Amino acid sequence: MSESSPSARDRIVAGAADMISRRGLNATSIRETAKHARAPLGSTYHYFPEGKQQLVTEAVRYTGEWTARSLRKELQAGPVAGLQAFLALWRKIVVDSDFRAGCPVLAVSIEEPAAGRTSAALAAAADVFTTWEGLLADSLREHGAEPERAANLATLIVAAVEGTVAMCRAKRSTEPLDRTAEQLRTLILAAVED
Amino acid sequence: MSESSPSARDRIVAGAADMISRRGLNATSIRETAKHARAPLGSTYHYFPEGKQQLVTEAVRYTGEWTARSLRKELQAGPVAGLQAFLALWRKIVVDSDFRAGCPVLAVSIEEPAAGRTSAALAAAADVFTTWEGLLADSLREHGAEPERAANLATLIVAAVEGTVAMCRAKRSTEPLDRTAEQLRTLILAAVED
DNA sequence: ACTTTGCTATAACGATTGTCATAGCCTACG
DNA sequence: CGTAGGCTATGACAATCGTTATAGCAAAGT
Repeated sequence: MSESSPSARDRIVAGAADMISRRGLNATSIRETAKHARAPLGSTYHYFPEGKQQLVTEAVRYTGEWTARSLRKELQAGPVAGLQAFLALWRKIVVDSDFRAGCPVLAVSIEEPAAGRTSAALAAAADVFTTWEGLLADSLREHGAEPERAANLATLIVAAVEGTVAMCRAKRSTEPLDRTAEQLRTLILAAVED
Repeated sequence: MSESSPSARDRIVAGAADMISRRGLNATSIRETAKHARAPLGSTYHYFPEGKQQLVTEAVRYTGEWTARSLRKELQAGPVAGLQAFLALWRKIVVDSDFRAGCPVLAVSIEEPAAGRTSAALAAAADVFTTWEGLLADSLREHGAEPERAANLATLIVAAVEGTVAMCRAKRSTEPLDRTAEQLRTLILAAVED
């Protein structure tokens, strides 16, 4: 099983993102992320000297960039195509995991930082959301949507997709995804042909 | 018969819901919920002999019913008024907690049950979402929306609100809530006057 | 050949977790 | 009065957490 493997560091980050998306932030331990990536525990603190906070922050950014890349590519075919790809991406994660995985960015967003300290991971999550919104809003504007409406709709899309993925997990069904997909599609169509 | 103040049992449930909405499911410990409710740890296992699973399930149902009550009442003034109340309810939680609290139902939905066991708490979360969707869909239909469109829109509203609350926490801003509010409002108006 | 550098291995620390057991209080009912 | 039962108090259990320390390895630079 030793293919041209990505570096151990990258395996740890990707594995952490996956585990956070399933069990949440606090239930994801450094020990298990290391084991999951077949890396020793000692290495984890070698690669991430600031500890869990740093690892989580990088996992959030990793997911954000991975998703943004797909979004950017598919949006070239227009905002509706971008939405479909965005939805398909999360649907695949939900279905392939048998309704056990979701979005790690959302998971990090809803767990309060331990002490009064501000969390770097939370700030990274905010950045990811803003990036996704920006990509969608730009595409909507390029296709004729009014600027303010484009921004509002982009926020709605990101929020709705995040919420829908969580609902699919609770219900163990993709029906919520189908329903919001239909609504969001007609919304985009109405916004670009004003 | 201390009926004047809520019973210790109810205090524990309400406190657990609050703590879950801030720190997430796994970071909420039985010991701290007991302390937060000024109840002894021993009592918690007296009231909830099935342990954490039972307490969490009741906390989810408690939040679900509390919210459904408010939703049912405000929907009597129409679906737009119901939406505004729904949004205002969550906005208050987010703002009053200085962006540290959110929805405990969402928090439970995104943390995988420990082992392969199915989680009663997750099933309760699914029920809560379905209840909220049903209330909204009924109101939309009563005001002239097409049945299928009403169901789809109700799902979108619940998902969007849940996602938006999480985004507000990450960004430490209520702007996402304002944006989705505007979009959802016009969506409802379009659906009831077909 | 010697040292530096990047990574691994192993063990330990204090703290906290869910859960359970046991003994005690305190009120209410017979 | 006495006794039963709902609730409290206390402490223990095995496990796991994040983190740190220390010693070791292999290759690369000099």
